[in-house]
Amino acid sequence: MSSAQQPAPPRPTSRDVARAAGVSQATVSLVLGDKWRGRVSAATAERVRGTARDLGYRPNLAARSLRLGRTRTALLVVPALTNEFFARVYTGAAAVAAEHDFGVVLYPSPDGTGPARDPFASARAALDGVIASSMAADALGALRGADLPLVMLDSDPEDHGAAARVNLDIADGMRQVAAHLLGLGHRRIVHLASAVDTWTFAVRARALREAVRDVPGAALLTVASPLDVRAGREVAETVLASSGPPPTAIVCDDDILAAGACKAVRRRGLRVPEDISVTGFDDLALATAVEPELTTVRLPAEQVGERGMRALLDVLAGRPAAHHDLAVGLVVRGSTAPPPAA
Amino acid sequence: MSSAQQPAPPRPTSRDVARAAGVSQATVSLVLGDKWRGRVSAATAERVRGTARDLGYRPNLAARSLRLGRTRTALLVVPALTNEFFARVYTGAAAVAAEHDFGVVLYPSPDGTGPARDPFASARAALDGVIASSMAADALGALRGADLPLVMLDSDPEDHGAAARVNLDIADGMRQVAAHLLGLGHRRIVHLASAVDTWTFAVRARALREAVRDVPGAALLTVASPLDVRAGREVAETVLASSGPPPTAIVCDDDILAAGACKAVRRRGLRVPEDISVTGFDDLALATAVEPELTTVRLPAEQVGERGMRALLDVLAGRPAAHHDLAVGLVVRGSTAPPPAA
DNA sequence: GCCTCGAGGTTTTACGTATAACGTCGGCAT
DNA sequence: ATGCCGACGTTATACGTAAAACCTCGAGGC
Repeated sequence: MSSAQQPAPPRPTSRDVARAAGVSQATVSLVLGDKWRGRVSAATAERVRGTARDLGYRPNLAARSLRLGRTRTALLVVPALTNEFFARVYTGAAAVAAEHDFGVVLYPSPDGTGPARDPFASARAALDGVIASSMAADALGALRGADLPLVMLDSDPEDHGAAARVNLDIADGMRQVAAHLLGLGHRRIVHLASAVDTWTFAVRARALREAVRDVPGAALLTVASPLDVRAGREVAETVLASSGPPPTAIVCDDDILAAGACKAVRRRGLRVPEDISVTGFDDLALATAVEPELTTVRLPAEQVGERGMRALLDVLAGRPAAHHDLAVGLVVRGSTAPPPAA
Repeated sequence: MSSAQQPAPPRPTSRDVARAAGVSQATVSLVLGDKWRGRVSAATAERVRGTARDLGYRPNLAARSLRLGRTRTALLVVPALTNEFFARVYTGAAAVAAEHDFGVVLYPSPDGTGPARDPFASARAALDGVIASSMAADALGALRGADLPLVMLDSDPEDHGAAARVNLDIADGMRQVAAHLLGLGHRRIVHLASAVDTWTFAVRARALREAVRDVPGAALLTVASPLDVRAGREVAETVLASSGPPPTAIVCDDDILAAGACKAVRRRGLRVPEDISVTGFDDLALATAVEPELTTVRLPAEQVGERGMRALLDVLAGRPAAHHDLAVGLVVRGSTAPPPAA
């Protein structure tokens, strides 16, 4: 009755292929593993390949992993996939992985900062290596302890212990933002920073602080906010509502906060960029969805994932893994302008 | 010299635990597999558990999979993770999976519609089941052929062949949009539809068409666009530039297109919502990031993932898998208003 | 006194693969 | 003729786990 009652056609094994091709299982393994040169005749090899194709043979990955002790699977640890930046990192990593018959499994941490508990406790842990984005120091400990090859993304270069590292020149990006705003004449600047305490955000803060310090008469106020639009807006509103002369520019740690900041500005009855300039960071799709479009720093997210995965593959293959530094670039759009003539 | 030269501490196996606890490997397996009732004394069981913990024993998943023929891994097929909706679906699915010691591996299709080739060709194929979102019919074929339990998300209920289905009441959502706009007095409506030809979008089109048809004097024009802000804006601009009386409302297939439509309206020197109302679909973060905030239909994306995974687990456990229908709700925000008094 | 039975284990096997170790059989130099 | 070698395979084994099948021993029934 129920058509779901399949007789369960058992997948063919290498032994089935061997039988069908009239050779031993070992020969099948050699041929399909491309290790047959000088051990099997070309004719036999071709015959084996043919029957394997005919039978629709697919190697059992569990068996292969058991035998080899390697799983061809990498763990990517990211704060949250709903953040487009990390979705793009994943996309890049997965693309490179696929080229090398590798899999990528994700560990998105619930709180958005790092794995709450041991990521391997979740026991999907059949891993060859780990790629981890910048995260809280304590969360890092668990990853280190697993003594798996570790590639860090966008994290402190001073922090050794990773087999490789792929970094974005975040400091340079923030310096470009600062130069842009200071060049336009802005002197009262607010830094709407991420409340998350990771290297990538610390670098933004430092670079901005130093750039502002170099300009006489320029002042910087830093406030922290969780990384969502509403929180960004609320924190920005608080700043704008406080006494004293309002800022003429709000530098945000990412585009999401910038979107919030723009809303805060308009709620005060002011305009972006005429009254207050706002800058973002990341260049997400959001940056060109809002109006005005955000002046922001473009981060090559996919490339981060690609390079990270390539570095991991290098490490796994015993090749020397280069540390990468990726350039970032300011994209000037409509959310910045000279400050209002005082 | 290189500290990377670890002596490779071999992970303890169940046999190591057995030796340390003074029992046989089988006993360890029974105890840790929680199948020891009446076969092993409580004292022994406790001792085994203790030594396993002490040694830091973790079962080798490859070996377990090989033995059991099951991998505790599901494939989630989604168009693109950079679309927040699917990132949220993943998040929900992964959360439920983790509760059951299951893993989720992703297959994001490059073109955004469906797997370009056989998703199993990429050979990560150690899968117990598949959860697939609405996609092009031809791409579906590959999934069916794999005779793995298949759970479909947001797809045609008439299309049998899935072991379970989790659907959103998309039609109802679109009816709510239509009722809202028609109730406000809109009569010239443009449907900015997705160019992707899948069930979920077909339903939107049909529901809107039928709702408009029921109102005398109401007219509907449908145009298709790729799912990104720029494309949405461009298509909307074309529509607005064409001759004839302009629409008073633009109904979009998702929030991304709606953001584009809003920009198109303003480029024509018109205002949202005073001159033209715009509605979205999905209720992404984007919907409250743009200004005005979008009137849209909230889709419980995480729930889709959760229910989908639960359904798959049910099927795998031989339990009857219920088909789910999730309600959606209109969220009225600032992008809709009565049409301008003609 | 013998049989049964259950509690509490142990021995053994199979899962499918990769590969080390081992034939076998001509041909060719010595 | 003998030894050796290369070409072409095969046989055997191990990876770590789950679980079926099998042992052993003491208590209890008759």
